[in-house]
Amino acid sequence: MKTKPQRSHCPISFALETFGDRWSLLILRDIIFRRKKHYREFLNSGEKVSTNILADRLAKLEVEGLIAKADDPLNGKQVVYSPTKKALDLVPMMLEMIQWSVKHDPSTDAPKDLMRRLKKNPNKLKKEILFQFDEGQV
Amino acid sequence: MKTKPQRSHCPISFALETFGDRWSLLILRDIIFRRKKHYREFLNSGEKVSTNILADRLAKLEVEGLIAKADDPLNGKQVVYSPTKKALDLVPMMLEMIQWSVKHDPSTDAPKDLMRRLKKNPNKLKKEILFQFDEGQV
DNA sequence: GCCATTCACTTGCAATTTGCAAGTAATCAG
DNA sequence: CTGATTACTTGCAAATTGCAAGTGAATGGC
Repeated sequence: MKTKPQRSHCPISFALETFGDRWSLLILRDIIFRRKKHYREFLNSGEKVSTNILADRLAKLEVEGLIAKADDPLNGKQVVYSPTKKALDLVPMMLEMIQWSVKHDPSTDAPKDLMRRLKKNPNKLKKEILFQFDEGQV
Repeated sequence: MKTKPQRSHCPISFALETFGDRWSLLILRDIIFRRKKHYREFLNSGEKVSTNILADRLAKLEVEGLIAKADDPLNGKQVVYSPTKKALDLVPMMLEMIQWSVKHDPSTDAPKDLMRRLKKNPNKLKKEILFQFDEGQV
């Protein structure tokens, strides 16, 4: 996989180059917020990625150090994807993004419970999300 | 311009559909953080958008209600672009994005002063940014 | 051991989107 | 009136995407 030259060293641009396409952040959402681990699960998420694009994005996210890939020791044909610390560091940004969308999308289906916890105590929510991944961290 | 059907009502997906391409957020960065107003200024920003893409993205951002377009009353050949409230509501997300990039991009060139102010008092910084646009708000 | 199924991908190709270069219309300054 | 500037548009080649079908390894049932 060829790595493109950076367009600039602006932090917004850096972020866009790392995960600023139509699919990468959805995969990270699946991994972080929906606790998905397997290729098949990503394929079946609501937005219907096509399989070649999914394979490509997973490879890129791995190269960027956002996800780690491992063979499932219990099941030789399953591959397990997990978020790295670098990916988990995106949680605050993703929560702000969610808040923005909830405010501006009249037909949002953001989970009510998540929004309630986010409103009540954002730091606690962030810690709870991170806590789920505390073992085997890359 | 044809509006695409929403892929899902997930808030992350909604955000990506609104500004999740390689250029929209850079235009908003120019407008909000660099106080740019004119087509020519956007063209000249560090990442070198091509002119047809820029025209397309400005049109889309206007349709999405993120920017407003106005003829400059003082200069008939200039068009002035300004952020709407909906765009300014992205400031918290963009600041989190900046923090993430600064943490993970060793060659970041994020303005030191901005980072200092962000670290010291994020709410104050947000207010100061919004204050600059307080007049003529759409 | 054999066959069907499941899983994680690849491959081929058409359609859409992008990027570059050149062109156009309106305004303005002298 | 002329030449420069601004905000775009147009044409086309190249890259990216999306869809459908295929591959190969591992597993489960018999």
